[in-house]
Formats: sequence, C-alpha cells, structure tokens
Amino acid sequence: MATTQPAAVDRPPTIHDIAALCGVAASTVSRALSTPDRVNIRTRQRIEAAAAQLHYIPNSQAKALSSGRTGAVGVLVPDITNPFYFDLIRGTQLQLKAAGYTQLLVDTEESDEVEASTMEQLRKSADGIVVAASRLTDEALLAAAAKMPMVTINRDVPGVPAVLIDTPSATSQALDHLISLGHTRIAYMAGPPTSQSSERRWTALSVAAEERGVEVRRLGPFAPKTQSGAAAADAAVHSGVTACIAFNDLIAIGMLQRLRERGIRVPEDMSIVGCDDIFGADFCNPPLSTMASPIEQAGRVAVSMLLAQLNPLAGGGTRSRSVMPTHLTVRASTGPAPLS
Amino acid sequence: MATTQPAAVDRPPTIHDIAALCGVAASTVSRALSTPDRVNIRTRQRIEAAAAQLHYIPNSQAKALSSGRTGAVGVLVPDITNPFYFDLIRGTQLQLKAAGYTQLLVDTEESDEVEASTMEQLRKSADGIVVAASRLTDEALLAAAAKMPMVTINRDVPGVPAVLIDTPSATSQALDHLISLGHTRIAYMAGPPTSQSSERRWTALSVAAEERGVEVRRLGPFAPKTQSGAAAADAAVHSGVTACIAFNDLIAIGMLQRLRERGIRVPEDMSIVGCDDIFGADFCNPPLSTMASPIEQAGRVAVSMLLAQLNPLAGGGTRSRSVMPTHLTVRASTGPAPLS
DNA sequence: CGGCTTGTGACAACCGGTTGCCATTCTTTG
DNA sequence: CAAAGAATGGCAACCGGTTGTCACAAGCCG
Repeated sequence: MATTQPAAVDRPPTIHDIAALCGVAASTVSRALSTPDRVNIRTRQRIEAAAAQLHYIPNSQAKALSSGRTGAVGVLVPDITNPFYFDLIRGTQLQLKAAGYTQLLVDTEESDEVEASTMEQLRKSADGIVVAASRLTDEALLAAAAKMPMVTINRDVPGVPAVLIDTPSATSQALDHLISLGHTRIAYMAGPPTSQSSERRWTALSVAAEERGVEVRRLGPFAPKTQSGAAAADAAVHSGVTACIAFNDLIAIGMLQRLRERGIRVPEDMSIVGCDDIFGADFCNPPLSTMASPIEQAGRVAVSMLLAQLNPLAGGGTRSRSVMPTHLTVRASTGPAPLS
Repeated sequence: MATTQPAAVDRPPTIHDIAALCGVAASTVSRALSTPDRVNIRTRQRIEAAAAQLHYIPNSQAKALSSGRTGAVGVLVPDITNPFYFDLIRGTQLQLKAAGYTQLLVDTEESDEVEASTMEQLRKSADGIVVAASRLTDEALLAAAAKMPMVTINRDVPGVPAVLIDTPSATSQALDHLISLGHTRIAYMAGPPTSQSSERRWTALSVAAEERGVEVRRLGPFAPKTQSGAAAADAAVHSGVTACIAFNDLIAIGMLQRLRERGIRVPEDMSIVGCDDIFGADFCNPPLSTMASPIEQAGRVAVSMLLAQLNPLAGGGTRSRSVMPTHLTVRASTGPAPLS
C-alpha cells in the first residue's frame, strides 16, 4: 500500500507536517498562512502547495488559544421557536459566514439568568455577541458590554451599540390606520414586562394617541405566544374596545383564533393589528394586518456592526446605532369600526 | 485601591492563579477540578474555594486543545427558516445544554456542498454532529460518519445511527382517511428530488395505494416552501384529482392560499393533507389536516444517541436507530369528495 | 521494624498554533 | 567597497489546560 504520497497518517495534518514536508520551520508555515507578506513568495508557494496537498485545515481551537480570537460570534435569542427570530438568525448566519465566522446560537429561554450565564460562558469562546431582545437590566447589559464586544437588537441602552427596529413609529401608523377606519376605543395588548420593546411601543402609542385625541388603553401583560392570545382576546372583548394593537403577531394570531371560537368576527366586530409580520401572518384567518420590518437585514446589520467593532482597522466609522424602518402592512384583520 | 483580595487582574483567572493562591501545582488544580478522586479531599476543597472566589471559568479552547474533546456538537439543518426545524433545534439545544454541551447550529442552505464543507470544518471544532435531512449521498454520509460521530435525522443509511420519523406509515393513515371520505383520484405532491424523506413517503404511499386498489399519482417535485404551493395547486387542479397529500406543510399551506385565490374551495372542491404539523398548520385557512410527530423529541433522542456514542462508558446499549411515531391530525382541510 | 501497597502532589511534555526576537542573507546607498 | 537597512526564516516562549510518569509520604502487613 506504499504510495509516493507523504505518509498519510490518519491524524489530520498540522503545520508541523507541512513544515517537515517543505523543510522549513513550523513558524514559517504559520506566517506563510496568516501573514503572507512576512514570507518569501517562493517559500510561501511551496508551503501553500504542501498545505493543499495534505488537505490541511487549521485547528480553530489552537488558533483561538494562541491568538486570543476564536472566530466565533454568539447569538442570543430569547426563544428559538418564535418565528420572529427565524429571519433574524438567518441574517446573522449569512453575514457571519460571509465573514468567515462561526455562529454560536443560544436560546436563552426568556430568562435573564440563562442569558447572563451564557454571556459569561461565551466570554471565553466567542469574540463577540449579538443579543436580541435582552431580558437583562440596563446596568447588567452595560457591564456585559464592557467585558466583550456586543451589539443588541431591539434594546436601547446608551453606550451599547444597537440595531433598533422602529416599531414605535409604526405604531402611530397603525393608530392612524385604525382611526381612519373610525375606531375610537382601542387597546394595546402588552408583551412581557421585561421586554423593552413592549414598553417603547406603548410609550410611542400613548403619545400618538394623545396627539390625536383618542384614548388607547393598555391590557396585559401577555406572554409572546399564541396561547396567550386567548386571554388577550377575552380581555379585549371585555374591555369593550373595537380594535387592538398587539405586542406581536403571536399574540395577534392567538387572538384571531380565540375570537373565531367565540363567534366574534374579525374585522367586522373587532380589528386586530399585529407586529413583526412573522411567518404565518399572511395565511392566518383572516390574514393579519401587521407592522413589518426587514428583520433579516437587521440581523445582518447587527453582525456588520459587531465585526466593525472587532476589526477596527477596516475603516468605516463604527456606527453605534442603526434603526430599521417599519411599515404597516394592511391585510384583512382590520376594517371599519362597527356601528355601535 | 489595595484590597485584601489577591490581585484582581483584569485578565480572567486561570488554573495557575488558583494554584498560586493555594500553593499547589497547576496540575493539581486541574485534577481537583476534573478528577476529584485523584486529589486529597482537603486540598480539593481549598482549590474549589479558591476557584469560586476567583470566579474561575475554565477556558474551553484550551480544554479542547489538550483533551481533544470540544464539548460542542454541530447541528446541521437544510433551512433554518423552515418551521419544521424550530422544534427540532429546540429539542437538540435542550438536550445538549442539559449534558453540558454547546450547540453549533448551521444552516446548510439545502446545499450538499455547504453541508460537506461544514462537516469538514466541524470535524475539528465539534465532538460530533447531528444532521437533519441530509442532502448528501449515502456514500458521502457513510464516509463522513466514519470520520466523526454522527446521528442523522430522517435519513436512513445503513451503518449510520439515525432517528427516523415514521411519516411513511402515516401516509397510509392519510390515504385511508381520504379513501374513507370517498376520494379516488389522489395526488402526492413530491418534495425536492434530493430529499430521501420524500422518496420514502412516496414509496409507502404507492404501496398502500396498491393494496387498497386506488390510484395515486405523483406530481412535482416542488421546493419545500409556501411559494411552491402555487405551482403545486395548479398542477393538482389540472390533473383532476380531488385530494392531495403534500410532501410537507409549507407546500400544503401554499396550495391553500393559491386555491383560495383561484376560488377553489377547500375541502369542498379539494382536500389537502400536509405533513409535519408545523407552526401555522393549526391557524391557516382552513386549518390543515396533517401528519404530526414529536419533532422536539426527535431532536432530543438524536442528541442522546450521539452522546451515548461519545461516552460509551455510561452503559446503556447504544441504539443505532430510533423511530418516532406519527399520527394523522385531522382538521378542516379534508372533507368528503365532491360529487363528480 | 522492614518492605510493600496506596494515596497524593509535582514536574514536564504535549495539544497546534502564534508571535517576539534574533541571526543570517540579500539589497541598497554613500 | 563598506556600512546601513530590509527581507527572510528559525528558535523558543507562550496561550491554558491535560495527562503520563515519578518521587515522596503515610499506612498496612507480617
């Protein structure tokens, strides 16, 4: 079974194998591969050829250990099964892969403790993290950001780079839409108390309502799951409103189901507006009017900002804040207010 | 700013810091933490106390480099945005976290090349991989499995441990259901040609159809996305069938939308059965009859099998094959065949 | 009380790269 | 043509742990 190939041991090749094959020192191989200019072009080519021949793949662990950089980025989301995060995750993954980074995806289960401990652990095994919809306090987040490069999504803490999705402004579009349909009694179905997004939407909505001279009441909080939609629907009906703006599409879709069960027609008896335009918002019954934004792009932007932070050399003034536009997508869950 | 605390340098503590603090050798610290029995209980306690005091967190890179095990497991899915994988991912994540492993999630973009190159890369940075719905050939998969511990999901290759979701058997349930509703002209809307699941379902369906003396025709292939549902719906209508069994829920939901646009009523004019019972199957219009299975559990089982492979010591005969049951969930997208 | 087993901890090599520093060689310039 | 400078490659320390080997000490036996 002898071949002219250099001993093809079962163990994956290392720079030492390449070095031996080329008759140079391991350090030279290392340089040829990572700092090409530091090495004579002819030696480099020999080394590259040998590397290719051996199917050399650098050991990322060893690289990380000695260089201090891991080539991985953590992405923390509160709930992997929430469709809202699908596109976000895909966006981060695409951008990270394009830059040669690995994505470490973690579901923090909507728990601040899991989130904090994950961050602590990632501190060693990732170069930076993207945190979506953090459940941590501002202080904790700021402290964590001081320890490792970080970009938040949908969480506005001064001093921490962030990608914000401008749903607050979209809420006034939603409000105008409902007002133009004749609604005067409107409810906001709040999300979890720990969600800053929910607060920001409510604040924006209150202000807009005040400006327009209508009253919007706040109901909830509700968990961001379709199951919570039942309670939300019942609360809405009981409160006597004719239209609801829900914290997100999951709640809105859950409301749709419950209202249907109870024989309350949407939009004839009650109009519903969701938020996020998640998978399913277009084919639920009736299709949901909702506030849409380029989520995948938000993920990509977050990663870009993080990478800019990691490699400051690449120029391009590091933006510390990016706001994604949002617009109202009207489908069939909103209609004229019922004649009372 | 002097304190009685040992110098709290900014650099994270290492075993050497602990060793210095306790006046022992670094190797003793290492043993105390990983092989507790190997060290005197009193020394161990001192070391543990020091570790706690310093907030010591082992460096996973270094651990991986020297021990050869990375504590990470790769999870490859063809498309992160396909809701089918949400629960799967959550299942693997839960089980991995419970065992102290980290999940490396990668979207292979339904590409065999991305899948292969990812595997190659993961070979260094993961202890094993879980591959869902692989696009690779049997040979490639077998070769890859020889190089690193692997469990497949929904891919049956002899010699490679697998978790199979028994949708084939469910297809005959679906067929019986449709037959009992009076349907005689039925179509199977096939998935991508590279999908073994699709083939297995079709085979099972053909056999069942033959046994029952009905004819089922195959249409497609269709990409597993809602957008493909339009083409599928048109093909179904054109072929004159009164009922369809779709490769998965995405196609089925897409068909529902298209049929509605074309004014074809479901289930009065056409019955539709999906597969997977994904998020959205219960609230689309009409709610989809579909074949459901415990997907999250499948993810957990796959991880358990992989971990058993990684740590053979833990006893428990390593099963190399696990089949998840599937059952038909009837909702509103199936009804009596139209009187022709 | 000597010899042997067992328990315990230290030393040092090693995992696979990276990088600071130095020696050598080639090139350039006065 | 000599001296200064740049290019190039090697040596060795280091990243933070793990683990084989060995020395020393205590406990046990007859």
